[in-house]
Order: sequence, then C-alpha cells, then structure tokens
Amino acid sequence: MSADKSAEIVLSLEIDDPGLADRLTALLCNVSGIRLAAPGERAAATVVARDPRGMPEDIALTQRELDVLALMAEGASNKMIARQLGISVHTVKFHVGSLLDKLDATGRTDAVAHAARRGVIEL
Amino acid sequence: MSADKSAEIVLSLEIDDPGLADRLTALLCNVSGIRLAAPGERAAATVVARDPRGMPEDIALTQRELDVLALMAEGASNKMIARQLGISVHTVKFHVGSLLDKLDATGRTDAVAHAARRGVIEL
DNA sequence: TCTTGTCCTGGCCACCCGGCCAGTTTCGCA
DNA sequence: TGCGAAACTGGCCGGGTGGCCAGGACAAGA
Repeated sequence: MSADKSAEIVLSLEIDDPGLADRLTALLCNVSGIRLAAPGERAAATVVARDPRGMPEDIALTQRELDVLALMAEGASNKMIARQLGISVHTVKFHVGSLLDKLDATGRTDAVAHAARRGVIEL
Repeated sequence: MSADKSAEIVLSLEIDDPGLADRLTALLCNVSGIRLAAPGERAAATVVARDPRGMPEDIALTQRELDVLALMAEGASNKMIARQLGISVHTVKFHVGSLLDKLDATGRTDAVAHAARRGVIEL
C-alpha cells in the first residue's frame, strides 16, 4: 500500500456545462497533487455535473433507434442487427444514419461512445 | 438564479476510499474558487470514485496499443490515427488487429465497448 | 549467439460502412 | 382530409475495415 502523500491524484471530468468545465479545469490544473486525466486514461476519481435544471438529457431517440443502438454497442454488424430485428440491412443503415446524426457522431464507434457517455445506454 | 462568474464552485464528494477522500478534501479545501459542500447543500459538481480495488489488472496491452485504443474510442478512423501517431495506416491496422485479438472483440466498436467495460479506458 | 517480443511497413482482397438517390406503408394530429 | 413523422425497403458507390501474406529494425533476455 502506498502511503505516498506526494502522489498525484488523477481526476477526469464529465461535465455537461462547457463554462463550468472550463472554470473547473482552470482551477484544478493548478493544484499540486492533482492532475487531470488524459483522454482514455484511468482516473482515481471523476468530477461529474449533469445539467442541473431539467436535465431530461434523453436525446429524442425512437424505440427502433434504441434497439439498433443497443445491438451496435454489442459490436453487432448491420447484417447481424438486421437478422436480429427481422428487418433488412437497408433499414438498419437508415436507423444507424439517424443515430449518427442525433448523437453527433462520425461513425458507429463514436456513436456508441457518445451514447455511453450521455447515459443513453449502459455498457 | 445568480450567474456570478466569480462565485465559488461548490463541490460534493462521494468517495468510497476514506484515504482518497481525505487527501482530496485536504487538497480541494485550499483551492480558491472551490468550496466543498456543506451537508445537504446543493453542489455544482460531484467528485465520485468507485472502489479501485474491485478491478482486476489491466489486460496486457502495449503502450502503442493503448494509444491506438484511446483514439479509436474518440471515433477516429485508421487514417486519422495514423496521422495522429505519425505512423502508417498499415501499422495502425496491425495494432487494431492485436487489440481485437486481446480484447476478444469482433470489431473496433466492440473493442472500445469491451475496453470501457473492463476499465482499460475511460469513456 | 539465438530467441522472443514489440514496433514498424508493404501489398492484396473480400467485405462492411456510410451517404446518396428513390420509394412504400402506417400512424397520429390539426 | 391532408400533412408530417416514423418505420421500412431498394439500388448504387466511394472509401473504410479487417484478415491474410510478406518483410525488417531493435532491445531484452536465455
């Protein structure tokens, strides 16, 4: 067990409000003993702040899009999703396209990552 | 509600590890611009940390594989990763292949999901 | 020395992905 | 009754992805 009091504590930020995120980043990065996590780095603790007011946060996804998204997160290909849902590959690609648009993602990997970050799906 | 930008940011702590909680408390309470929440007070953000001991060791990934994995989680294509790391697309595909093998994934989306589940990367 | 592991690069190829065009049906709402 | 949203399907195509083959450089360790 390390009792090193000088070891840095790695913090990651999950903050919706860009202004608050900026202010916290500016404040925390100057604190000795604390370091902000690089992208992908494991953090000892996470600073979270979901949109305080309202915060329904649920992006307007249809039921079908949710179905497709869940299977996408399992690593399923369009063909697999089509077979699973009993629809054609074209329809799957149609829903994936809507998902990429609504989640502001560049690809399916990005879409799953964004959805997981926003709590739309559980990894 | 007052939107005073010079106001202190109120933070609350939800940390399992008492040692980590103490260290963070000691560090944060001396930062001007940040105040720890009084009991029952509404906080602008919350610092959370799950039990770090519950996680098994990281799967044996090389540094380069971690680099590629982090960029994959950002939704970057092989070409983007290659440009970012200053290596060729072929090398990126080589590392991605190793990643798929080690993470027991069928594709890059699956790989990112698995890695996030196992705590290898932070989404 | 020889072996092992990591990292890097190339070509080739089948398949998948995402975006574009087009259309259909069904449903709820004004 | 008309109109839009959602769901569904099709063809087409450029580019991306993943698997396979091959090779070389370089450091650590047996």
